Amino acid sequence: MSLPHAILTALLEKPSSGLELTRRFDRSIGFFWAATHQQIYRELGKLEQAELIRAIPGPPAQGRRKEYEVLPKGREELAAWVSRSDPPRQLRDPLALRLRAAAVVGLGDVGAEVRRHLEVHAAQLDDYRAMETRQFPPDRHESAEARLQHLVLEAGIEMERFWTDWLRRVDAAVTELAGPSGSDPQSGPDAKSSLDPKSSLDAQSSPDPGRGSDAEAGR
Amino acid sequence: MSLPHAILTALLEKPSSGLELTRRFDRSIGFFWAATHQQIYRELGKLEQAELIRAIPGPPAQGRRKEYEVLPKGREELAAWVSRSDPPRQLRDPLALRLRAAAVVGLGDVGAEVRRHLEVHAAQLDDYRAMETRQFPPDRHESAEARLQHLVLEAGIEMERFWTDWLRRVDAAVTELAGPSGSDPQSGPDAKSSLDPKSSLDAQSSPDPGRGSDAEAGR
DNA sequence: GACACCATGTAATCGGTTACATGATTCG
DNA sequence: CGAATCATGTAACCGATTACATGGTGTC
Repeated sequence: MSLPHAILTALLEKPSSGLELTRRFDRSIGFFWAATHQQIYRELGKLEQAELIRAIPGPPAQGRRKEYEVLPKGREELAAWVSRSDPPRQLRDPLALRLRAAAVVGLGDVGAEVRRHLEVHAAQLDDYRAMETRQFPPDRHESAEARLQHLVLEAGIEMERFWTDWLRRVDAAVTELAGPSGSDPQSGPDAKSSLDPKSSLDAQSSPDPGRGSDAEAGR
Repeated sequence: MSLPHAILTALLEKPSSGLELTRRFDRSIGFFWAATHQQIYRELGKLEQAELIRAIPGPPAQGRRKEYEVLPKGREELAAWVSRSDPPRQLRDPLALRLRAAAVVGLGDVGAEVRRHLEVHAAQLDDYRAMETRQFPPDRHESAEARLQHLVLEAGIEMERFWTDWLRRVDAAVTELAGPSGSDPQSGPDAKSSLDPKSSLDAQSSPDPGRGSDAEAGR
């Protein structure tokens, strides 16, 4: 249930049409909750029906774009949502899966994929940093609003820094592994040397099923 | 299309029944791609139909659990997938949205939610660290397989470290903001002092629409 | 034989993604 | 006037989540 609230926030910051919203999502809010124009239009419709927002009756822009603004009820809903609670979303990262798969069936071409991701994340990091210097000049003390927005941007920056650092290390590792030993870019799918099923990452807990061991994951 | 390949990886590491797989997902692979038992059974069915895996004909466990193992075709599919490419998944984080919303409608109770997340991430971090010391003892040089698995675990550790660090800073900030000034736990939804729409995070690009400015996001 | 729980599933729903449709405006 | 682009949508699909169903096992 995050998308409608993202839209409410965006509309409170500045009343907009559907397309404007889409653009603004691409540029800032969407960094933490992406949305396509189809989703946005659909959600705008629902929000309007629920009377949380309304189309500004503006006379001239007829047959053209519709501007929406947030109604008091919408602001209340958003304020209530701010105090609500969601369990933290769990991470989903296919690249990590690829690496684990690569540990079993051979490296194949993961290196290329790793470098692709590295480029994307590095570019995003630059982007965020540019935003930061533009919008949050140093040593001038910030308003409450700016402070919060800055913290969110910092999350983006540190996240991307984490990714780029990690991906560089992964790149180094796969290059080294692919290079000297097998050099298997299209590894034949047969038995590998160092394959010891006992050392597999989660095999060690299975000997004693039913104990408290499994519950650790949920603690 | 990640779930089936996660399952193939898990089954190659060790043939298992549906329930065992579910447990192992909770404990290790699922850290990067969570799945419930319903998803897993459904996917096992599909994989079996596609003849990428098969139920081990094992005679004794009749009427009880079914153990699956990967067929050569499944291994090939996984090896091919390793070399495939997905664009990096985009981040989705409701908490970041909440903070941006809080910047507009008041802090409400975000503090509590921030601390809840902090606890969860701190616990996860401890878990990962424990896994690391257990499974990857230092200074013994690792096999290729272990090296890759270790890198994946490191990603988890650094990710959680990032979250805990950031959440602690956020907690400090919202405590400070909520404390001295308004102390508004249930902020009345009316005009705030430092609310300048011009300084809003993405409003600065709208004066000149259609320029190259929007394209920056995609570079 | 009642009860807890182990193990495997089915069905309904929901949010996100992709592909396609339609009218209106701008530009050559 | 025709083509490109802007702006707003509709429809189909797909993976993930939630709730419910069923039968078998082990235990008192």
